[in-house]
Amino acid sequence: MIKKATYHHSDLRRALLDAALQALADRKDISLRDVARRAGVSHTAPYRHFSDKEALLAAVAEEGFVAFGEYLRKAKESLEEKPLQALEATGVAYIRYAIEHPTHYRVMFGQNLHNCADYPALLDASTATFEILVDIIQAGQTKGAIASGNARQLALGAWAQVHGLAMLLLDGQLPIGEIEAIETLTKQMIQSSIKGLLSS
Amino acid sequence: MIKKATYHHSDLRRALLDAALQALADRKDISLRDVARRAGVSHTAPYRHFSDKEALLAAVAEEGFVAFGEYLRKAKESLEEKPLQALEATGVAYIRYAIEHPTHYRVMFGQNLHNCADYPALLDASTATFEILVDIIQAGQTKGAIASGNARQLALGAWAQVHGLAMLLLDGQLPIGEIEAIETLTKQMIQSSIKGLLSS
DNA sequence: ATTACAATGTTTACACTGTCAACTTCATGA
DNA sequence: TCATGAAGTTGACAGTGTAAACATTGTAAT
Repeated sequence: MIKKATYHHSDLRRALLDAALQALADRKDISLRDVARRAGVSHTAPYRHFSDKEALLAAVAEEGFVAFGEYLRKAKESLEEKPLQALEATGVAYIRYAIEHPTHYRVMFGQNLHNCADYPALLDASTATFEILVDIIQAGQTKGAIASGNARQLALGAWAQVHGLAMLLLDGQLPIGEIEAIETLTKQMIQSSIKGLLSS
Repeated sequence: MIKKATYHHSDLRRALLDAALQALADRKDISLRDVARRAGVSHTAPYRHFSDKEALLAAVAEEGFVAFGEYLRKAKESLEEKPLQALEATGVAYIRYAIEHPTHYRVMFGQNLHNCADYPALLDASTATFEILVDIIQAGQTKGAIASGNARQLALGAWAQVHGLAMLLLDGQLPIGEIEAIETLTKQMIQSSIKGLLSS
């Protein structure tokens, strides 16, 4: 990717998304003008690609959700036949993603936008991710390993728990020490949660 | 409290806190100048009471935590001898507070500040609230109703779950329908969670 | 090849924001 | 009574989001 010194940027949209993520990682509060500056472009250029500052943020969040979904799907790969193990693996991957990509995670779940009715693509990406969890629960129910009941609702409980843990970790409300300690903590939490879901 | 038309406001600090909460309820993004306007005061008057915009937000959050703590303590009152019921009652109250005071809840747990190392009073109020939950878990362990283990860690799991649910509810990621439906959902979630904590 | 057009980027402008410095008003205790 | 400090105001400055008018360029039809 050679930097073209032409009037027209080769792929400004991409560059803006990257710059935005970078900026968000640096400060908490992002400035559209700063993003433009980082991309080496005038301060209103972003408006050719995003209708709003919020729209830019939403696009970043959407990308995050897509990557997140792939990350989770990969975690449960080859565990299709073992729903409980899949559940644990997915939970651990969830926390790991949040810690490895804190900036993305915060944009995805922060309250910056989330009038996400305005961003259907974002909403789709987000619900698609949730479906991954629902599928696991349903598989577990089919196999008789997980108690019957509204799968979506059970998934919600599991989701809420890892989401809550991730938030507390990222907000530094917990000592975010060594990654190993966090993962064992995560596993224990999920084990306990799974115990609550068992059918027996 | 009669509105004095004098130069000096009778209790501007109080008025600013109220105005800030009001403003936060209206828009998502708060403006210090708007808060001052609402309080009927010049745009720099707040600086006599708060060093920063963030400091004002922190003060609002702190008040929220204090009220939150009282709310939770009241919920488990008279259930000291029944830890499991106390746990459920506290969880339900947790969600109820979040729904009844969404603005406060968002300021408390939003990522607006949370460099809360700068606000020890806020940190104290927040950890004190967490201790309520830890106490319940410990009581349950003493009575043999809850599995042994690091009480703080078990409390964390429970906290994460209700916190996650509250966030998802407030962000509208779930259909926040009738309050009753939410409470039964909450109860089921907590029941499942409790089942995971049982000692048997 | 020319040229019109749409897409992309720039300049300028405006209202608004957080915060600092200098000023004014007022309540209070010596 | 009056000096002093606390509480509120005025004015200023740099930085922000965004709209409008303008400039540049790739592209597709002629």
